[in-house]
Amino acid sequence: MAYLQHDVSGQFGDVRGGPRQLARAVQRTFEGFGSKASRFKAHDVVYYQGDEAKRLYQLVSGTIMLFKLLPDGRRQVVEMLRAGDIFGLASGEEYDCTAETLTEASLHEVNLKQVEGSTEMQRQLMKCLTNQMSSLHEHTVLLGRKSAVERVASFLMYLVPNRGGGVGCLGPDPALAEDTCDLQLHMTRQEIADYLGLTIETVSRVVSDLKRRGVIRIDRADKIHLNRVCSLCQMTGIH
Amino acid sequence: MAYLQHDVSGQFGDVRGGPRQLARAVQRTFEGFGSKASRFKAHDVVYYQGDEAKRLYQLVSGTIMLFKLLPDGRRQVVEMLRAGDIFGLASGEEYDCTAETLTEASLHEVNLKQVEGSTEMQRQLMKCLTNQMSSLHEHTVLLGRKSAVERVASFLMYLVPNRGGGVGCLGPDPALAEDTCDLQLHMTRQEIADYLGLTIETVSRVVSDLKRRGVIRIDRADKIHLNRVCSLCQMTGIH
DNA sequence: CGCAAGTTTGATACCATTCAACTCCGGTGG
DNA sequence: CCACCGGAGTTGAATGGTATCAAACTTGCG
Repeated sequence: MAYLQHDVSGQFGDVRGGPRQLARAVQRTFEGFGSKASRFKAHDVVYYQGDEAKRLYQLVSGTIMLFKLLPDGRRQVVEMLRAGDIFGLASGEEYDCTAETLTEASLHEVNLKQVEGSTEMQRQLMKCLTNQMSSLHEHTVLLGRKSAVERVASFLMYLVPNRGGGVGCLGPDPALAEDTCDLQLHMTRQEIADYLGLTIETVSRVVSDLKRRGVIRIDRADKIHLNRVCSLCQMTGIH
Repeated sequence: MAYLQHDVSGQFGDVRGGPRQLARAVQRTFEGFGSKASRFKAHDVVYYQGDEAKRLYQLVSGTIMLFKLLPDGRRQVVEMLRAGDIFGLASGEEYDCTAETLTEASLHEVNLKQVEGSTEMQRQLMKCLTNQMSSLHEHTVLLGRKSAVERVASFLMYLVPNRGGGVGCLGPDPALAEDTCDLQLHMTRQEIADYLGLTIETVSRVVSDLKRRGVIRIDRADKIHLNRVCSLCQMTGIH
């Protein structure tokens, strides 16, 4: 792992809000407070499930996934993180998930001790955790109760800026809202499948079906154009 | 809702550790700090999904479930809470889940303002949230990747004191560990199904099958005796 | 006793998985 | 330049696990 001193504060501007249920400003929680900046390439592991949990991280830019493995190799991606999100909290001595980058990513990292000493950090950290908890709840519903089509539709809507596929959906009013959107997934079909609790084939089939129905257009495997955002939103199970 | 002044501090003794991955002491986080005690009957709603989120709660004794509903009636129980757990945090203005008691329950409740003013409270709150987050991760794996049998087995193990069906499992050594256990579920088959992402019939079938195989004995629908804890543990998918 | 709610069991249907073959694409080297 | 290769993705056919629908059973209680 390379720890580069690198000024990343300006990159918060990249975030265009959104994928959480409610748009929220990205918190610079860990900036200052003696945090250390670090940078990772795509597909790097920040830490492994089982590693000693001694650091806390905040994602500054890029995307990271947290996943867990079962002994027989089954994998479940439990969280998809983006700018502002916190990770690395552990209830025991060890991390309960592996953290792996999907894209280039820059982080702020702090010692657990530092957090315990700072009221301000704790205050902001709580806000981040609350948001992530809410996302986890939403994802729990997806995994427990949604069909394959609903899962993929929810996933795509989750990537639409200022939508979140959920409560804040603007509804089918083409006059007010842009009804098309370009998405860059940064994920393989396998990663999507492991996130949605499906197999790679099922994800592929659903995506092909959405294409056949004219809801989306596939430019490259990981570049998808949404022709009709509202139609897609109707398929999430939330309406 | 009835807010009774009631001293419940002694009831922490009821908790025999356990259902989290790692045994942990129950935190009296909200005791003092100007918190108000309240008490609920079984099957009471503490708040509804969509209610204005103005209070934070800590469960002192009893069991509470948090669930979300899809518009067509599908329900997913997203968290099962027990003594020490915190609930009521919301990323927006409204609660994202409904909180309903499974048993009689006593709570401590505080205003959000009070929490923001207390460093000590925030510190302890973070510890609680970390534990709950870890449980959510575990449950995500269950919903995304486990079979019906594995889900039910995991659920039952989750109720075994000092086990948690997980990392802390003592392994198949009948000499060291008690290999039987009596469980009181406090949940209907429907609630279990909605927690495990299954149907009521599937839960019933799996339970009947475990009985047929001699792994469990059913005393009443919600009173289950585990004949062979280790065998059950082997069925969770964790081994 | 007889109802009502919860649970169990059976028959069948269907959705997602599994296994296998094929396509597509980018990179490499003859 | 193009043949070849490997990895990722797509598609097809068959299977199987869980859902669905329906009926019978159990339990508690007025």
